[in-house]
Amino acid sequence: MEKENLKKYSNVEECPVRNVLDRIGDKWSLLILLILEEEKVLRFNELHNYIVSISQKMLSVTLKSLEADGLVKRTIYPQVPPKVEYELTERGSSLLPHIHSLVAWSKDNIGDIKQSRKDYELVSQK
Amino acid sequence: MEKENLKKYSNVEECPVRNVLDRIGDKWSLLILLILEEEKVLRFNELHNYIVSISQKMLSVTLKSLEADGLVKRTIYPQVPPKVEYELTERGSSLLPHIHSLVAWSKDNIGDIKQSRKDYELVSQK
DNA sequence: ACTATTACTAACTTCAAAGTAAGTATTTAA
DNA sequence: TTAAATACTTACTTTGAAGTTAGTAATAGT
Repeated sequence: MEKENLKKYSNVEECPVRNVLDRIGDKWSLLILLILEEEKVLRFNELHNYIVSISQKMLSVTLKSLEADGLVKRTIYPQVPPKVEYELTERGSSLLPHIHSLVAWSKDNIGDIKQSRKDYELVSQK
Repeated sequence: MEKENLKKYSNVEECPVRNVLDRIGDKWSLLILLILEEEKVLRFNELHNYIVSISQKMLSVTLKSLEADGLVKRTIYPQVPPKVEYELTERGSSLLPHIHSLVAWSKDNIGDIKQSRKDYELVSQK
């Protein structure tokens, strides 16, 4: 990578990584992807039962943006009361190994990182 | 992964991935890590020249939290005017392959994702 | 005496993500 | 006729990340 390439990353809107991180870096997307990977197909309220601390609004908003990005597929059944099912798309599934790689690194390093944070606090004596 | 494990992920503070994503998911950390990987050692103003759009405050804040997490090492030379050098730590370097894996996926898929977003906008006729 | 240099910090403002609370549509069942 | 169920939406408020602007310390050079 030369300076030219790095310069490109400075342009936030154009950056592919920024686009993807803005998605999975939000509060709920990653969790929803991991749950759907495990459970294959879930309805709105089933997802809500998995993530009790999310509001209906945030679940709805997050699912919509995952759907918009083609990471999650939404199937609606014309019934009353309504039935809507969510599952990963192929694109969503193809992203997950990369996430698991990050998950593994995080688990391996979170202990040391938390210790570093403590040490840093002491050194910068707040 | 069983339900028990997924439940754990619902607890945001405890989640190792959340801890790491909160760091690299911010606006500037990832970019700084990538630049330091390439350039090895840089001073404050040299980094600023790479990322012209960052403010001094955000560069300072971001470097501090990367340092606190032990991903970046800060070396200060007692000179006037001051000289401070930043470089990756081993921990920082060990994170980068996982980031590159995400970068690669993002580059491969950003085209399709942007198309999906357009299609989705049309279907949801705003 | 004044200016330049470097690596910041402090105080304040802005803005978008996230949260809260209430409401909606539709049909079946009691 | 009223309640229950599902999958939401709407309107409003809160919060925290990020941005803006100005200032600081210390010394060397003119």
